[in-house]
Amino acid sequence: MSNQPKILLAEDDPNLGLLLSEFLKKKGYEVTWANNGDEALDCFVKDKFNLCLLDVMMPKKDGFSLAKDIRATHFDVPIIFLTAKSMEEDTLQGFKVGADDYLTKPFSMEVLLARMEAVLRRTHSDKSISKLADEIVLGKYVYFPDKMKIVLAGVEQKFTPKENELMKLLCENLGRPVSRSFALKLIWGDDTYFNARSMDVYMTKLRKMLKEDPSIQLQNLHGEGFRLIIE
Amino acid sequence: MSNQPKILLAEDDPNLGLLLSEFLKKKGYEVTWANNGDEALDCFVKDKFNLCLLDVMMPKKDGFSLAKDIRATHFDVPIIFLTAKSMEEDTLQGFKVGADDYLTKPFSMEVLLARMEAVLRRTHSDKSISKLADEIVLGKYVYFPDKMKIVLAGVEQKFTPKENELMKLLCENLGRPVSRSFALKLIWGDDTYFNARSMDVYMTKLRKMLKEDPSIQLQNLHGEGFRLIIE
DNA sequence: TTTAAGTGTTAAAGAGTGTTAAGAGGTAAA
DNA sequence: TTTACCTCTTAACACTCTTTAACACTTAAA
Repeated sequence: MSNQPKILLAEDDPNLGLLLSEFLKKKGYEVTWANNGDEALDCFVKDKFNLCLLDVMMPKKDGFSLAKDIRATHFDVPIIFLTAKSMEEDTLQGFKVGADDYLTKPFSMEVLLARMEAVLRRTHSDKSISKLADEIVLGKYVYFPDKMKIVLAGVEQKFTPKENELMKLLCENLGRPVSRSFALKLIWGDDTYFNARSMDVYMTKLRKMLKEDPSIQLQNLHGEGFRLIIE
Repeated sequence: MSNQPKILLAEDDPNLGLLLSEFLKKKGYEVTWANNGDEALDCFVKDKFNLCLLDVMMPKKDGFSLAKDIRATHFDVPIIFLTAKSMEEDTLQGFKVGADDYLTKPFSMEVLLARMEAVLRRTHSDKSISKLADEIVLGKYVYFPDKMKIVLAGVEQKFTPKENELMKLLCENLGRPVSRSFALKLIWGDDTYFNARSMDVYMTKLRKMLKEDPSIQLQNLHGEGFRLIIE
C-alpha cells in the first residue's frame, strides 16, 4: 500500500525538466512533470501528490503564485522551490507562502534528493483527503453536501450542481482562503475571464442563501480568492 | 501555556553566538547557547529542546558528531546545521545524520528565521512562532488579525488584504522596527520603487485608521523602515 | 546652505469584484 | 412538437482595492 511517493514537478526548462523527471523516477518516485504553473495547477487539481517541486520563474503562472493556490486548499503538502535567483531576499516570499525548502540552481541531484527526503521524513504522509461529513453545521444552518441542500429552521433550500460544488469547496476550507484559479480549474475546468465572472455570480447566490445568519461571511480576498468564515 | 520554542544553539564563535542568541531571543525564542559540541550535548541531556542550531566546526566535538549523539536518543528533534563550508559533500553528510536544513555562512538573520519556521511548522504544526493571538489590544483598539478588522468602542473597521498583511507584520514587531525592504519582499514580493511608494500609501491608510488613539504611533525611521509603538 | 534622496499625503487611473437582469441552452411534461 | 421550467453564462453598471502620479515636506550629507 505504501506506493512510491508522488511528485509534482513544475519546470519550464525542457532539459532540466527531463533530467529531474528521469532522475527522480530512477530513484523510485512517481513523477508528474508540468511545463508551466498553469498546467501544474491543472495536474494538482486532478491528482494527489506527496511533494511539489516548483520552479519559481515560469511562464503563465510563477512558482509563488502557484504555491499560494496549492496552499489555499492543501496546507500541508510539502513544497520545495527551485530557482535561479540567488538573492536570498526572494526566499522570504517563498517561505511566507509556506515553502519547506529552497534550492538555488545549479544544485546537484544528490542534494535535491537529500533535501526531499529530509522534508518527506517530517510529513505525516497518511493524512488522507479531507472528506466532508454528511451534515455540516454552519451557524444556524445545517448543510447536507450529498443531498445538495441547506436547512434553516426546518426550511430547506436546494443547491444546483455548481452551487453545491462551490459550497463543498468552501466548507472543506472553512476559515481558509480558496484561490480563484484553483476553484475555477476544479469546478469549471478552466480559469478564463468568463468563468471567473460566472463564479462571481455564484458567490452572490451563495451569499443570498446564507444571509439569514450574519455571522456567516463569504469574503473576497482581493486578487486571491474567497473565504467562508463563521465568527 | 504558549511557551516559546526552546532552541539549542551550539556555536564556538563568540561574536556570531551572541548575535544569534540575542536575535532569536528578540524574536521570542528561548535560547540556550553552548560554546562547543561537548557543552551542547551536556545541555541537550539536561533539558528539552524544540530545535537545534549546530555549527559544524567546533572544538571538542564537531556538529556532525554532536548531531549523531542527539539523534541516537531523539529521533525527531529538528536539526539545522550552520557552517562556513560550502562544499556539497558536507551537506550530504549532514543530511545523513538526519539534518532538516543547512545554512552556509554568511546567512541573513531573516533567512535563518524563515527556515527555522519552515522546519518548526512541520514538527509542532500549529505552534508557528510568528503566530499572532486572535485578539491584540492596541491602546483603545482591539485588532483581530484573522478577521481582518479592528474595533474601537464597538465600531469596527475592516482591513483589505494588503492593509492586514502590513498590520500583522507591524504587530508582530510591536515596538521594534520593520525594515522597508523586508516588508516589501514579504508582502509585495519585490522591493521596487513603485511598490515602496505603494507601501507608503498604505502607511497613511493605517495611520488614518488608528488616529483615534494618539498613543498609537506608526513612525518612520528614515531610510530604515517603520515602527508601530504604543506610548 | 545647498542638494539629493526619502517620506506624507491626496487624487486619479487601472484592475478586480458585487450585483442584477437578460440571454442561451438544456430537459421534461403536455 | 410546443411549452414551461431550470441551470448556467454573458452583459451591464456600480463599487472596491491597489497602483501610479503629483506635489509638498523632511532628513542627511556635502
